[in-house]
Parts: sequence; structure tokens; C-alpha cells
Amino acid sequence: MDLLKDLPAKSVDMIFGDPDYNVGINYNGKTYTKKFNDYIDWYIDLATECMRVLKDRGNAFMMNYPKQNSHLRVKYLDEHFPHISEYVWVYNTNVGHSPRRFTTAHRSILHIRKSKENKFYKKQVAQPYKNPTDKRIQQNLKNGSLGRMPYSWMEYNLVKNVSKEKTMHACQIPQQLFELLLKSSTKKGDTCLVLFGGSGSEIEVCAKLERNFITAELHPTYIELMKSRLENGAIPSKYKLKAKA
Amino acid sequence: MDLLKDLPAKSVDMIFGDPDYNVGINYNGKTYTKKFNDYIDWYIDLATECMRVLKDRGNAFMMNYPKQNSHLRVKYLDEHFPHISEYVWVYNTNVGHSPRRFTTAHRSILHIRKSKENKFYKKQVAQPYKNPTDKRIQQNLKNGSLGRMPYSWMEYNLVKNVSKEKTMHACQIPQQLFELLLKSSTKKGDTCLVLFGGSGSEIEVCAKLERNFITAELHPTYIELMKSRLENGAIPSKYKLKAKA
DNA sequence: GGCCTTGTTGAATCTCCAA
DNA sequence: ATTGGAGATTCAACAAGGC
Repeated sequence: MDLLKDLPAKSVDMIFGDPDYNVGINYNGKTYTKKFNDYIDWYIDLATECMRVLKDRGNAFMMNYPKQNSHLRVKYLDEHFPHISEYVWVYNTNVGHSPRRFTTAHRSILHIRKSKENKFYKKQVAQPYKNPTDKRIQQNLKNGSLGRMPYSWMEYNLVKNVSKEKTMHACQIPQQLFELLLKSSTKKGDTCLVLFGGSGSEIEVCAKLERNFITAELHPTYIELMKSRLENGAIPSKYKLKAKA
Repeated sequence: MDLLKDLPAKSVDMIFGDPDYNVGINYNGKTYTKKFNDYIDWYIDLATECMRVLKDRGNAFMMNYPKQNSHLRVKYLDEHFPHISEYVWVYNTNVGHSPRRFTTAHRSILHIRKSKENKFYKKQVAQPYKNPTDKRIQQNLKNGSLGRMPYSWMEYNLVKNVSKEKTMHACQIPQQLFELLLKSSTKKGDTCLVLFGGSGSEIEVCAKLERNFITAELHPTYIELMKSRLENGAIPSKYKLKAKA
């Protein structure tokens, strides 16, 4: 948060926030649970700073559970920003099958724009058509169309424990998901602010796609992880990494 | 709304609400905000009455766009009911592709329970397993398991113009979606309250599955439609149909 | 390579017990 | 009485490994 306050206003093109959800998960020995209302107050402060550092035509994405994002939206965002969309990341899961309600298997992502004139690069995130054999679709493809626009919902698998992508970090999001959001809202050389770098998987994507990044992560162990990941992956060191230990 | 106020407290097992979403009308800034707030006030009143008539162990489902449901939840539901889940209905679409954000292709469904002890019938809505060839899954099936629990998100196609299910009503929801919710929360002979019967497709499902129903629809034309649908479908007249014209 | 089998584990949820 | 947090429970999905 201190790092965030030091950043100049209107300085970043894209923000991705995937904070702790306040559900008592153990992050390498530490848990960070607060009362719900305190958590929301903190979340609003965080979002306020984010919106300050975001450029007027930039895009911010905040991921959380639906309830938390509803409160952020109603108690803060909707009062200040008229252009907000909600997206959902949906996935399959094999845990937590409650007998009295449906199992939670999605997250909310709020897309906040400061103006209607936000920069957005639809063509960079074209998705494969659902029915590529359709005659009209084939005509589209022949005419140079790269695919359909993404919808407000996207399905990606959770990063499973056994997956190669998986690190020691407790709750990684799939790189593909972040890549979609990043590509949709930035071009090469643009600056992306990743709140809570976590395991560094977002940073890796930024580097691969040649976006500059700024990140903050509280946990020293994760910082080491991120650093080594960047080095071992032979990622050019010109990308700036700020870390708050 | 008047009909709703006439219903006795704690008298229905399940409520499904799919109200008008208050969209399609462009007001300029301030007017929009006022109209939106008026809408939310109305929506809260509606939900308040619903929760009054719902049995203690019943289930209510309110469908709307994410923003509207966020406001309902934060400004009313979360203050009174601790057991709320948000589900999403996701679908494919080929309209409304905005160049500056992802196309809205999902709706929010709030599942409100008055207590943790709500009646819920998991077995009636078992879904197919994702990997039915797994030996352990096959063992489950052999032991009488009907499948896995549904997740918090479900994909069903929109009711298209060309579909047989389609009537003249503007925005029908798929019968399968309603069927899932109905089966999960009621048994034969239970009573279901359908707010805004619309074209009567929900009523048809209630009748088919032998649930009693109560509904209200403002538009006389739709009431005629519903009636003829029931009659032509040779549906027993024991099911009570209240209509407010 | 595909197909079958098995290992592994959970930003899920439930159940206690203590404050 | 309520709340809340730690620990136990559960089970189905993914990945990997073997044939």
C-alpha cells in the first residue's frame, strides 16, 4: 500500500488486483483474516489508490469472490465510475460439495474504466469461434477475422497442485486468464501494475509479452521466488521490479 | 406486488424472481442515477415481500444483471440473511459486441436462504461426471451415485428466436435453467412462487414436475398466453393460477 | 500414441470447541 | 447465545505414468 501511495497519479495503463480474499487461507505460515467490514474498508482504500494511479484511458481489473466485489462496487466504485463491467472466471472443482447449495466455482472480476474512451484492443484477444464449420464463420475467417470477442465469462482450469505451472504459492490464477486481460488492455511497452505479485506468474506473462510492470508483494519468500523465476527464465532485466519487503 | 402482499407469511417453498432489469432506456447522468436508485428501491421492496412469504427452510432465487443484484445484496440482503450464494448463468451470444469491453453474456442469480437448514435436494439435480471413464467414478455410479453436484455456474443457451420454446415474450429464460433451480429446492406438491410469469414457461415446468405454483403477471396478453398454454398442454387444472391483470 | 489407471489434494465446506 | 477460527472431512477433477 505504501508503494502504491508513492506512485504518481495517472501513471499506469493497466492494473490487475488479485488480493487475499479474506477467507483465512494459510500463506506460507501466515494468515491474514480480518472482519468483513474492515476488509471491505481496506479493499476500498486499495481501489481508491489504484484509480488514482490509473491513466484516464486505462483499465483496472479487480478479482475477488462475488460478495467482496459486490461490496466494493456498491460502496465505492459505482459512486465514482459510471463504466464498470463485471466478468466471471468459471472453473471446475473437485472440492467443497455442499449438500445445501451449489459449490462455489467462479470468481468475479470487476473491469473499471475511468472513461468511455478507454483503450481496449479487441483484436489482440480474439477467441476461436465456437462453430468454425459454419459457412458464414468461414467467410469471416477468410475476410481476415481472427475470431469472436471474448464474453463476460471465461473458463480456465484452476492451477492444480500437480501442474507444472504450480509453485509453492497457495492460490495461483491461470496465466492464460491474466494474459487475456493484459492483452486486451495494453500494447507492448505499456505499464502494468500487478497488486500482490504472489508467485510471480503474472510478472512472467508481462515479461513474455514485453509489458513493463510494477508489483508489490509483502512476503519475502515470494519475492525470492519471483526473482529466481525471472532469472532462470532468462527474462531481460530491463523490466523494473519494485518489491516491498 | 399487491398479490404478493396478500400472500400469508412463510407459505411458499421456493421463489423464482426474474423481474424487468430496468435496461434499454437511456437517461442522461443524473436522471439515470435517480432512476436506477428508484429501481433498486423497488427491487428491495419486492425482495422484502418475497422473504416474508418464504418458509423458514425455503429457497429464493433472484435473477438479474450483476449490477442490480450487487445493489440488492449489499443494500438489503446481506444485512438480513447470512446465507447467500451467488450463481451465474452463462451463455453464448452473437449480439452487442462492444469494442471497449467484453460482451455481457451472463446473469447473476442470488440464492437466498433464511437458515442453514434449508431444504435442498442434491440428488434431484445430479450432473454428469466430467470423467466418467475413471474407475473410481464408475464405482460411484455403480453404488447409486447419480453424478456430481452442480457448480455455482451453469451454461444454457439463450432461447433463440428460432427455438420451439420461443413465444412472443421478449426475454425468456431457458426452461432447463428454471428446472434445475426448481428441482434442487422442491419436491412434488411443494409450492413455487414465480414472480412475473411472463410467457408461462416456468409455469409449464412447474406443472410438468407436479409442483403447485402461484404467479403474477401484469400484462393481460401474457396471461391469456399462459392460460392457453396450460389448457392446450392438457395440464391438470388442480394447479392454482392467480393472475393480476 | 491413445487409453486406462492411479496419485494427489484442495482461495471448498463442515464441525466443533473455545472465547 | 453468538461468533470465529482451527482442524477434519470429502470426493471428483486433473496430471502423470504405465501399458
